[in-house]
Amino acid sequence: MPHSSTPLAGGEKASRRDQILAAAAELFAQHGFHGVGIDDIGAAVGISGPALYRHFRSKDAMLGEMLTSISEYLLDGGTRHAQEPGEADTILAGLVRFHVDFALQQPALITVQERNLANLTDADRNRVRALQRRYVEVWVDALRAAVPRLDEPYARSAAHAVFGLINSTPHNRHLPDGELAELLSRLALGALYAAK
Amino acid sequence: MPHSSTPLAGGEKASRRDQILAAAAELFAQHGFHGVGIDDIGAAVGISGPALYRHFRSKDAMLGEMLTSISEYLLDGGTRHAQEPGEADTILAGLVRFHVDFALQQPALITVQERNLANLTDADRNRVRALQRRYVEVWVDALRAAVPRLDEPYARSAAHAVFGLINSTPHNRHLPDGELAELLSRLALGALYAAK
DNA sequence: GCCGGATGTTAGCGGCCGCTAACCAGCTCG
DNA sequence: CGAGCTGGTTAGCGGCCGCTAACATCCGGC
Repeated sequence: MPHSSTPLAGGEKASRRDQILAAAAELFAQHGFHGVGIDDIGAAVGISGPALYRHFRSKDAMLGEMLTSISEYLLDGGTRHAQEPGEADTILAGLVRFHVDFALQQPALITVQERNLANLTDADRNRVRALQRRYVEVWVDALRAAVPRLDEPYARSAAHAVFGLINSTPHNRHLPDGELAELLSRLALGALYAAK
Repeated sequence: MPHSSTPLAGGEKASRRDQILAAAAELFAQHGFHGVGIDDIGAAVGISGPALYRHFRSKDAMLGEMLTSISEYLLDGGTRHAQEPGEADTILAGLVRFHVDFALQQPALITVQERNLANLTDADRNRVRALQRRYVEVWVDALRAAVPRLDEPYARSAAHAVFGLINSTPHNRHLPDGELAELLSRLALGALYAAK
């Protein structure tokens, strides 16, 4: 397996740590970080409360690891797509599709990343922010390559807006996944090419 | 003044209630509902803790009133725009602009509405959800009028996605407000017309 | 000029919450 | 076989949090 597969893939062979992170993500997404107790997370994986401390140093550390690994996964995948040979338009479309697929496969993670940045430790938040900034830069570069004469601040704002569009997925599961992915990609590209 | 102006307008003559709601909105947006204490909200308006219970029955009631009034404001304004005479395209553009303006003027409220639905009382959540559904319907109708042969489920998904795009505003204040409003409107319409 | 409502204060209760302590069962391996 | 690591248990501590109680101050109207 060349690259880390989808983080926290709930698949067959998930380690206990990953199992816990997946359950915690679901709960954080639903109730917010402070709305979830240690005991809730434990119960969700069939153990109870303090047993979690065999795997994580603190509740903060769970959130930190969760958001860091998401950000790394996105930056990784984004960078990979950006470096592929091909036309600017194709690369941009690939980037869009990559983000859309992630959002569809991991709605809980996307939600947590969007809503719970503020609940991170200062150190963790700085780390995550730095990764996110770099991911945005990947998009900004790809977008400016595809849409000539688009100022950087406009490109940055457009990228953020399109993240918002794609990340709205969790509130929007009324279509079969395949069609939704198709639609979101089209909407995202439609927005981006309307940027100027 | 025929219609309720922007809810919680922090303006000159805000009642104590509205002052409190505005402060609470800011705090809820930053830290999440459960991350904010009664004392924090009091402190933000210069009184301390339990004094809030002279104005609200509970912390839950603050969130309830906040989200209800946002949803009513949006449904109200949306309905008004949808009923104006004119071409379908013009109406859709007006709807977009209305939502963009609200998001730019009330970033905290938009954030709270997006993130803290789950923290409402069951009764309040039902009320708010009902209002939101009606607001979505307004958009779906306007969109289908402007984009012929767009299936309803697609229109609904597209509307949700564009809300995500516009509501991303709070994380995206790197451009002067006027230009950002312009850009967001263009992106939103670009997305919508790419829906099919 | 005093009565009562509106709006604040501080003290404190009950309950939850993150986390530690102390203990225990099972597996691995020298 | 038994030592020790791994991963689990329950009990409980300290602190915060929503909310109530009891009391104070201001202020407008009979």
